[in-house]
Amino acid sequence: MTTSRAYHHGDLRRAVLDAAVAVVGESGPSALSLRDLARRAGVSHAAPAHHFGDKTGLLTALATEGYTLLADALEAELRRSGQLIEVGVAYVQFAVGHRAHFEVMFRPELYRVDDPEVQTAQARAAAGLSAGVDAVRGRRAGADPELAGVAAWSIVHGFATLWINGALPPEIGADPSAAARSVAGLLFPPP
Amino acid sequence: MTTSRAYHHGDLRRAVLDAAVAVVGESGPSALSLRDLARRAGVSHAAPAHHFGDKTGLLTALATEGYTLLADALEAELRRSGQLIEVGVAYVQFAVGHRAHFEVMFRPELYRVDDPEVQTAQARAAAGLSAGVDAVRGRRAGADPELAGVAAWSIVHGFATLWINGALPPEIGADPSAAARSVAGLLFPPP
DNA sequence: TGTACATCAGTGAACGCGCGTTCACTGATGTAC
DNA sequence: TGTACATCAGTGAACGCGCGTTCACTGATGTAC
Repeated sequence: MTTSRAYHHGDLRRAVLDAAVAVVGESGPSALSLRDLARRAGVSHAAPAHHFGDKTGLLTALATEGYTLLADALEAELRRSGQLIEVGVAYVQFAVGHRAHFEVMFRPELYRVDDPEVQTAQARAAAGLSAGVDAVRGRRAGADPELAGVAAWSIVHGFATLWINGALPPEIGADPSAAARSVAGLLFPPP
Repeated sequence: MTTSRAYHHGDLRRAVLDAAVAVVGESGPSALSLRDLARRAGVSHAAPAHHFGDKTGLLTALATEGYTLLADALEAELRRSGQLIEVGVAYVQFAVGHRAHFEVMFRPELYRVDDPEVQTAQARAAAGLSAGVDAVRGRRAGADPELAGVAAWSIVHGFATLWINGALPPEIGADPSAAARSVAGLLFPPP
């Protein structure tokens, strides 16, 4: 962290996004204000508009970044293990490790869902997930793969959401990845 | 709908809660404002404070009502069918039919989680859910019932959330109950 | 190597707005006698 | 049945605040020659 007050920030766009992640993580998206983010970035209150246009633009950028990070994580795990359960665990890890992104991503009223960049990133993440489901195809004879995909997505998404909200009972333990692996294992029992 | 402008509203508390449900359902909890709700209820802007104290009080009341309605629904289904899957379907039906309540309930930063009324209602709903899990105990030999409960909760919660956000693929169909029954059936296959 | 100029990033003052909350008040209702 | 009074619900004016957005500007950077 440099305190030199150069006229040009260097990477204000990044700094504002980081500040937004911090605020959303602490107090939820309702607490977001461009002026506050500018303050946190040590910059005049009108500066963020330069990079994002308006508040919705900032949230759209945050959602895009979130879907991109998620797609990266799912694709990496798919290459690594090729196991649906591990891809599901990666989904939960992403959600827990990037709760601010995750929260915004699934609140479409906050951003421009028709933004082409966000749609591209969304499609990549969806493809990663269904590739994981394809990897398990046939393991449950007769199960519609489409349905299996929705079930897999539902269980990891629900688990992640409940975990983040602190709604799960303490018996589940402190390690979200291990707990998610056990839970997902009930849906798709390992061979 | 009566247009008689009596000085006393009759049931302003109810009217404000209903207005809040409408606003949250349309635009999410960030869009809530006491003044707007007062306007919708046709009452002066300071009137709601009489019933809820402040904005957080209103949201706490909404969450309490939500957990109570959910507990009622789960208990009723448990009495009716005694089937875990059907209790899960009732959970999804509640979420889809009361999306405003559902959304607030699982956003604890919005209300007073330590409010005794909300905690009582929460406990009732949790009890309904785990009674449903008990009903299926033993069906998966060796499965920890605690873990099975979390898995059941995760899959219906995730499904409901994704459904509400319109994130699921169109192939899933238009009937959330039927789709939820199929999905939950993959986790706990019917006998 | 030096100079002119275009482009870009950030400033700071100003605007109008809706909000939550407070407060003394007034109208309506219900209850005790 | 009637009257006095306490309680309750809603009013409306006022406050101070933080917000998003606009706009003419200025300082910094990079590029062409």
